[in-house]
Amino acid sequence: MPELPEVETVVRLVRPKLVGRRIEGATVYWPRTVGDQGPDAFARSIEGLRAVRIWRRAKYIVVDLERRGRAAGHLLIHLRMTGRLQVDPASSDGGKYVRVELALDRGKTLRFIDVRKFGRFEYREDLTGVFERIGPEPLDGDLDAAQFSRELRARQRQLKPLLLDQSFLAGLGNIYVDEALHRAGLHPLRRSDRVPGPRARRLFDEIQATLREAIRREGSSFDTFYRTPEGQPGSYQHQFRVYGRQGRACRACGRTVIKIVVGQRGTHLCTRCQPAPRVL
DNA sequence: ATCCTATCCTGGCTGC
DNA sequence: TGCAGCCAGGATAGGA
Repeated sequence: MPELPEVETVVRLVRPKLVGRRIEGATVYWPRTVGDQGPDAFARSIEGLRAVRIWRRAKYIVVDLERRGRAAGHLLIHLRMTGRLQVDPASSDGGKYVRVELALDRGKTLRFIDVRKFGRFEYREDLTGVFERIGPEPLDGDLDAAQFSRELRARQRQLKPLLLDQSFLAGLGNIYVDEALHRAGLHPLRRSDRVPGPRARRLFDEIQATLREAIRREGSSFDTFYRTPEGQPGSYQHQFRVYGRQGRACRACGRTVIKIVVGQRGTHLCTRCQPAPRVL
């Protein structure tokens, strides 16, 4: 599922194809995708605008728009489970899951494709409040290992749900939380305030290492969903230590990887590398 | 403060 | 082969 590394990959690969393009028109095939504004207002809002920048915050993609050189709002995009964003020749076939399509100049089209329809592709005049409840970026120097350790101590929550909480730390999802916890030797049910400082700092380092490596490999593709905007799968799934490896040997110690449910989320771990806390 | 449940969706899987 | 039923999963809202 698209998490920080996948979203970052999409932004990087779409950027050269989208920046500088003018939006000639919009077609909405699934109204909910464009949010409360509705398809007609959405189309009127963005027609004639030019995409001048594309960037990522948490798992959101933002496209800055201008009209005649003046700021004119943003596209606010979230891929959720199965969303894809790609710039194609206008003549190509986007398939049956295209939810929003923007006609661009120079014979191109920007497509938002989303099998499960959870994704969003909205227009916002401004971004006030949008990232109000989003926590620090793990790779942007927003915080260091020592600060992260203090933040862990300030909460009394299980590590897995805490790391999934976007208001605590931005960008992690089910895959990279499981991977980072295994690399740090921490059980997903451990309480955040009971992790010793050095181990907490190591967790931060492992989160960063996991994300950086995954970006380098253009994300993870283990099912039919996530693909880069070029249509290629990422390759980080080959590096998974625990995610989806239940019943197979832990790469570090050989014990069988198990899958449990934590906060209604499938959770993969090795009970030797990640010993259970005394108090559950 | 923290946890739990429901909601939004559909392809793919299991079991009969 | 067909079909019903279940499941995953990011974010959010509402209730405990």
